[in-house]
Amino acid sequence: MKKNMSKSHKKYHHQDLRNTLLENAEKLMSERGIAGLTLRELAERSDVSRQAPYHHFSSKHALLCAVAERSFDDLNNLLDQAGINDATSIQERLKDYVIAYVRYAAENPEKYELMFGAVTWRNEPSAELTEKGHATFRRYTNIIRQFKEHGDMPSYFDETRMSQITWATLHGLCKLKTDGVFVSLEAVEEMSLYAAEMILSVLKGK
Amino acid sequence: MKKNMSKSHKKYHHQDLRNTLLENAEKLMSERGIAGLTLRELAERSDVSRQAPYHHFSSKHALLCAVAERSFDDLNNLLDQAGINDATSIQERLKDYVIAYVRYAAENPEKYELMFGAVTWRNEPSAELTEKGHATFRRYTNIIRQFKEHGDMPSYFDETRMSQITWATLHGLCKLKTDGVFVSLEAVEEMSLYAAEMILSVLKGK
DNA sequence: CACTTATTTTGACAGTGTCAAGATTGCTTT
DNA sequence: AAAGCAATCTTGACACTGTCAAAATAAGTG
Repeated sequence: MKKNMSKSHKKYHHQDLRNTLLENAEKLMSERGIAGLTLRELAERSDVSRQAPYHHFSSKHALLCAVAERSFDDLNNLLDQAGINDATSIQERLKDYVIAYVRYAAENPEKYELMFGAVTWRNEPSAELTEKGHATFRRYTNIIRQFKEHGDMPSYFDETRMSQITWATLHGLCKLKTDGVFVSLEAVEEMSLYAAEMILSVLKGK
Repeated sequence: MKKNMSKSHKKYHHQDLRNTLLENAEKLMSERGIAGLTLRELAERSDVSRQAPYHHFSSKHALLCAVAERSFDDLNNLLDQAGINDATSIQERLKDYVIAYVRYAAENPEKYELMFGAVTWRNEPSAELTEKGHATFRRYTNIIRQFKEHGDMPSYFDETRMSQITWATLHGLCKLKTDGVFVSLEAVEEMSLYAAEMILSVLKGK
């Protein structure tokens, strides 16, 4: 009887430590940055011993991958919402994707870092993670493809390459913002609009 | 008289530890990755005690910044060489910049990470570092400006924004490669060419 | 020579991820 | 309800990290 267990909880340990850990990890990350996320402090915050997290995640890396997967789900849902209005034009849908994408990254720099950063992708990323990453990109490719199908794209443009490059533009903007090279949020948002215009301009052909 | 000092060196300690440390740091980084670079191992490799590096760099972060500055010098020299042939067209000069830039990043992922990554830019980057980073970007802006001066760019395009966005494309490609999202080097090189074409296409206007 | 300064070393400390082994709790089968 | 079992959590320990403090050494200067 060490802690004050006034409530009736503490059945085993508030049931799902896993989710608690993930949520606290996100909070800790946004406070201290991704490098400042410590397993020990995470455990402490979750009112659990140092080693408890290891029963749910085989390593710190696995924990980070799990956070990334969660973030992918968030972003993908967000992107689906952004493009849900089928009445709007393809052009608008592209813009919506761009805006939602860049904004998510700008508002959640640490999460974005995990989603498309070296920490996860260079250390045997899990199959689920890579799949969800590809799913995010696939949503973009689908939009680009629609341009081609509607004849709004020069035929000599390779659809895949075109998607990769223009998406790289978004990713580049996000990275410059999240890594602290660009600091002004307003400027980045403006750039993202500008980028959307550029992409549309390219798709129209010369 | 511990080590075999066959040579006449060992006057103080091979004179400039600073450069030795920087060189060994680059080697270590390319072997173990930027996270695997350890001050202690670096010191050991340089035949020096644990604490010796601190007389030349106030912290590990300062060391990393110094490595980044060095890399900027390398890249900037490289870019100058790429565009040195004034006989070629502006279009060719842009292509050369793109190719040289992406190739440098792809071949030196850890260095590029330090040059335009969170580690350096989010922890009070030194004035020299930010200056050299801007210098790299300035070389790009200068090329874009020439397009405008030659009337090869729609007047309603903002020169700065245009530079930022198209350069973000390059940066995005580099990051996707160095972070391990894209794996094939050939594909990335092909994309960089494609990106150059896209940029030229945009600059021509519709 | 002595003296000052620059450079390198050794000792120590708090903090990290994680292995190994033990303790606790809840569920299931009898 | 009792016993057994598997899931879950804890404590102890280890090697490793960056870096502070203080001592030792070498170089340069008068």
